[in-house]
Amino acid sequence: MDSHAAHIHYGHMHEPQDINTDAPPTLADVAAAAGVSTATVSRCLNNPELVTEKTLERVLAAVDHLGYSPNFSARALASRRTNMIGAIIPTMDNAIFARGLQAFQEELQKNGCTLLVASSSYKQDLEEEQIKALTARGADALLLIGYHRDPGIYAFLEKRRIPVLVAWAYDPAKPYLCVGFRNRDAMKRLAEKVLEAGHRKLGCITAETAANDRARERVDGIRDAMAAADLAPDTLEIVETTYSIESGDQAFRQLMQDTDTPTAIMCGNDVLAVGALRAAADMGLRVPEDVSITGFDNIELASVSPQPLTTVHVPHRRMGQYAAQALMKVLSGGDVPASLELPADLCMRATLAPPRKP
Amino acid sequence: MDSHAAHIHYGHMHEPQDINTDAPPTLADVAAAAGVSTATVSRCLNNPELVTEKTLERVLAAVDHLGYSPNFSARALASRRTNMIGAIIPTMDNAIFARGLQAFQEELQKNGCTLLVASSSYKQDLEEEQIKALTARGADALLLIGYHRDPGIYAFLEKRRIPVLVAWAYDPAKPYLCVGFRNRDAMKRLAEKVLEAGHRKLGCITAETAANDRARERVDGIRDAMAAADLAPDTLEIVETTYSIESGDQAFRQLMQDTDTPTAIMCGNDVLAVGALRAAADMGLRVPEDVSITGFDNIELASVSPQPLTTVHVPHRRMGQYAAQALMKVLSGGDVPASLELPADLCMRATLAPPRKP
DNA sequence: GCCTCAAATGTAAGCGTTTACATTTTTCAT
DNA sequence: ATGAAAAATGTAAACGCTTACATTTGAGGC
Repeated sequence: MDSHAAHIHYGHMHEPQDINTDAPPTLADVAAAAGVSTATVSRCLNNPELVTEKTLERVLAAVDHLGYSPNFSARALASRRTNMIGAIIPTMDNAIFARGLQAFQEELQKNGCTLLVASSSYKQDLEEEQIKALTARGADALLLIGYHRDPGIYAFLEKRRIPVLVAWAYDPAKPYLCVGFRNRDAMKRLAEKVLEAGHRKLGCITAETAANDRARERVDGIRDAMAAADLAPDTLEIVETTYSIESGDQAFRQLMQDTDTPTAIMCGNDVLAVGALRAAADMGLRVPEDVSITGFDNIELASVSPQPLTTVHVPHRRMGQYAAQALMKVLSGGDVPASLELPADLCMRATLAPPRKP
Repeated sequence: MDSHAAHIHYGHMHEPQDINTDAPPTLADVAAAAGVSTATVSRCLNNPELVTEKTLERVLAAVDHLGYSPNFSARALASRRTNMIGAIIPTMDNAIFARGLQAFQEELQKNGCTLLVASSSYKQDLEEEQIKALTARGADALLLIGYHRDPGIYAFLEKRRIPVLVAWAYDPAKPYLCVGFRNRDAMKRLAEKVLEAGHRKLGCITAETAANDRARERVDGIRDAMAAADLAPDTLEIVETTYSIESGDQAFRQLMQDTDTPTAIMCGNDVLAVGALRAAADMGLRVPEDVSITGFDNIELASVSPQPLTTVHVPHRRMGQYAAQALMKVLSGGDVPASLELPADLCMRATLAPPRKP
């Protein structure tokens, strides 16, 4: 059975010196070794159905023997496709994006695509820069977080025909493919629970809202619930701060230093909430007896903090996974995938209770 | 002063139809617009010092006018350099790698390089696959975690002349560029503290050691300290498990179910330790009065868990940053950077105390 | 066997850069 | 002014692949 393998002659017999050269083998080397043209080798690799079983076998043997692996730059140049997908996230330091990105990457991998990563540090101008940088690098498509960005940048992407998917937000009114949930609605539902518990004076610790529509929407969700309960909007005391436990701690102290302090503090994310929890403990305030605190995201932190945090569960991994699937579908040119709304369910745990009677 | 700008004629006057074509402009377009050769344009972009101020200005104006941005695939093909650096980490789900990667990426960005990410899920064969995949993609250099891998893969990388940097470990005896700390020594120091506190029966919860030299080294560190204190090696009860809070929880219960249970449980990382902490609370065991628990990594989790965790601080961000700097230096062809040992200091907090007297 | 048509393969022109090398222009000592 | 050397620019050949188109091969109906 091996006999006809011996008929394959690898390399040119008249050019013995190019055996074992240190440059990696090229398509042409494989073609020569298999005794076919480069076009056929290319076909074997990319469209095997266009090729006889016999040649396929022979070519694959040569590929194997030579240890050939295609040069992606050349492939990209010729096919005008890089098979690289870019993701621009605020920061990987934030567990929610790290988790989502991990799922995104796993899914891309299954489809032979590679993940190109850049981060914007929650800065709008930096994000624009990164979008330009990754498209310049040839990213075939882009994963972006939230809707908020300059219309010019959307125009730029459209003109370049770069498919884009917005994640961590869902708004069917917007003309972009997206996967996520309704931040505003989710926070409104949580705020309703807070109001139902009897709280009338609320505080809010939020990430900076300037370039962050998710944060903004969550604050608006609280306002919606308050309005529905006929509470004056200015009853809501808001502190805007950066993303860290320490910031949450500081912000909590700031909210609690005045007279007539809020009886419930709603935080824009779990990290801030855990900071608030820490500050409360440090100030000798019991949660939820003396003050209620809520979070958002349901990261691991939320389940092991001193009191299990009442928060909103966000399906980070599913978002990352669907994002990859949708983008792959767009690139394959098939039918356009639909935007997907995922549920963001309340996690009622231990840090919300009725306010102390005065 | 503007007058001579008017002398620049953009585009060929005899080819009016190629204005506003949808394909992005190429080097040749810029060259034509500026009235120079493509070589000159290329020089303006890559080696401006080789070009007259006047032409530079003219070319840059054309670049600007046309909105030209170089095609990276073509550039990579011609220059045999992709300016992409690959990182293969176990998982971004793990905060320590997410943090390190974030710093790594920030530093790369400063140097005009892009980050290519893949994850191995702590599986050796998957890691090999990813190494091959990223090199095939043309990664100019690679960031790898820990030393443990098949010698064949090191040979492969050497043959391909792909610079590699090992992070999260430091072993001057190994022939690879690295940045990290001595896992074994750090854990040994922590174990010494545990023994000094009077513990004689230790337990250990570790991540799977098969393909994870960091985990293995940490366990060995405990053994070292025990040996130095003349304790029989089999006094150490070890449970090996996967990386998650829940696993830490389970493992703790397992260790504590026998008679003659350990008085101190040393965990291979903070996540497992937090799980142990949770299990202890659930079982009605007070920490550290009834049992001591230690972690490793000093992630945020460790400072906000019910009891502040005694652990080892690992400088994740500095590792990521130095890794990028070192790799950039290697690629620039200058002097070879040195491996860097970073300190891993003990964080003595609230979960370690002397054992209860029996 | 012959012809037609489809399947398989080959040929060669790109893809958009970089970079030796060749050529032209400038500088400057004479 | 002149010539040599240096600086600036141009020419054109890679880089390694894909793919439209041309050519060859083979199958099947007659």
